[in-house]
Amino acid sequence: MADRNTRRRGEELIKAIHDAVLAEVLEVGVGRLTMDGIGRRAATPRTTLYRRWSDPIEVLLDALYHQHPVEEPTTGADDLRGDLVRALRLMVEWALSPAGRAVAAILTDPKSAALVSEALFERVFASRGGTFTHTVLRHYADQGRFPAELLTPVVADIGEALVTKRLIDSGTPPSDDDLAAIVDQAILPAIGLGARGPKRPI
Amino acid sequence: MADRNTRRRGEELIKAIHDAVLAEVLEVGVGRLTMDGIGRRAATPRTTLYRRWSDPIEVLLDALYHQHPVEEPTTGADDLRGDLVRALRLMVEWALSPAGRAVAAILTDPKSAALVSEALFERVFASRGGTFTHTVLRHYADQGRFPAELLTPVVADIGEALVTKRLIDSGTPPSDDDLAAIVDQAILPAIGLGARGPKRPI
DNA sequence: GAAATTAGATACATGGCTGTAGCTAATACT
DNA sequence: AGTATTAGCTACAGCCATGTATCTAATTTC
Repeated sequence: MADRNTRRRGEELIKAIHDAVLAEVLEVGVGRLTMDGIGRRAATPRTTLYRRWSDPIEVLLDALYHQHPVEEPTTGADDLRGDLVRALRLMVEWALSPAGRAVAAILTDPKSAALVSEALFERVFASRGGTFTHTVLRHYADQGRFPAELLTPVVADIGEALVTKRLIDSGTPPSDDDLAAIVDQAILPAIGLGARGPKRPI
Repeated sequence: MADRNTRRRGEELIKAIHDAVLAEVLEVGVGRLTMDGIGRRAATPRTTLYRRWSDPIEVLLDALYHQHPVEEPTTGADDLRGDLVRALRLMVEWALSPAGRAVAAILTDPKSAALVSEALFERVFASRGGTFTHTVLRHYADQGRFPAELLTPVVADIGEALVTKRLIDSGTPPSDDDLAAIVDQAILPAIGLGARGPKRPI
């Protein structure tokens, strides 16, 4: 905390602290977050942290709240299957980012889960955990590419759910082929379109 | 630690400690587990814990390792749909149990996730996170009720994945109707059988 | 350039968990 | 009954995080 000739203030300092708390939570977990640890990593004394936040979890939630929003899935040139795969890939990228991992950690931590506000949940959690393929499916349903009544809440969740489970089970990020398998074998059948990809039964 | 006239030993004591660590992790989270806290809840001094385990996470993993296995899903009187719903209900029950919640907490905790042995993963994690509908689907595929080549790894995961996502998103346990919607709108279409239940599009 | 703001440094009492040690006493073993 | 185990109790030094207070100095604002 000594050998920096310039002194950070405002936005710049806060950004450094947000980065620090996200890095810290990846390393030690939510339950072992401390003001001390965050301060050490951000190279700022604890006193600076206490001026703005009252507790390590507040710092973490604030960091998540100020994350840049993820890219929105886009719909391309009438390519439902390709758009779905791309939407899932966006989701994977987010889930593997520090923010995505922090969200997973928070949701299973009793102390922090209780502190997640409605607003934060909307902005960071819900919108990312379940909106990727939905956007795409909505678009093609509106275009009449498949019966709109098949787009139920359950169906809108299939892709995200399978990607999540895959990440939990294996920890390794799914390849594009894996994502295509999810689209072909689970999503497309649910909206009444037969699968096109190859299948490897178990 | 005073007003117990009998003194626990061996199995009985260990059971009490296992119960204590599972209760503790539900309340404070993995990262805030302490030998002190576990001992307090089990009404035994820390020294007793140190005689067997070297740190709180060892206690937790040991507790999970000694959990009773969950009930296996059974296949009934040629009722694929009903068997699938029952399999998912078994999974919900397990996921909401102390052991199920502890598993979720462990998987997102950097320190403990690293300590999960292959054996424990097999016995407690993998077998529970992904085996419920698979058993049922395998049975009916063998009976020729649907094309066996449709039973891919992705398809075997659909039900469990959607239940997991639902538990993460809303925290509330799904009703039997919710489970039936998952079966009708996601699993059955994927194995080539049309849905039978009512649908509510979004 | 002077005043106001705010980061950085240091200190301190408090409290909790750690890991170990040594003792007492209940239970099991033979 | 006598012995071996092992739970329960107490104590202790060490470490780390907590909050708070106080001072300094860098940076912004006017």
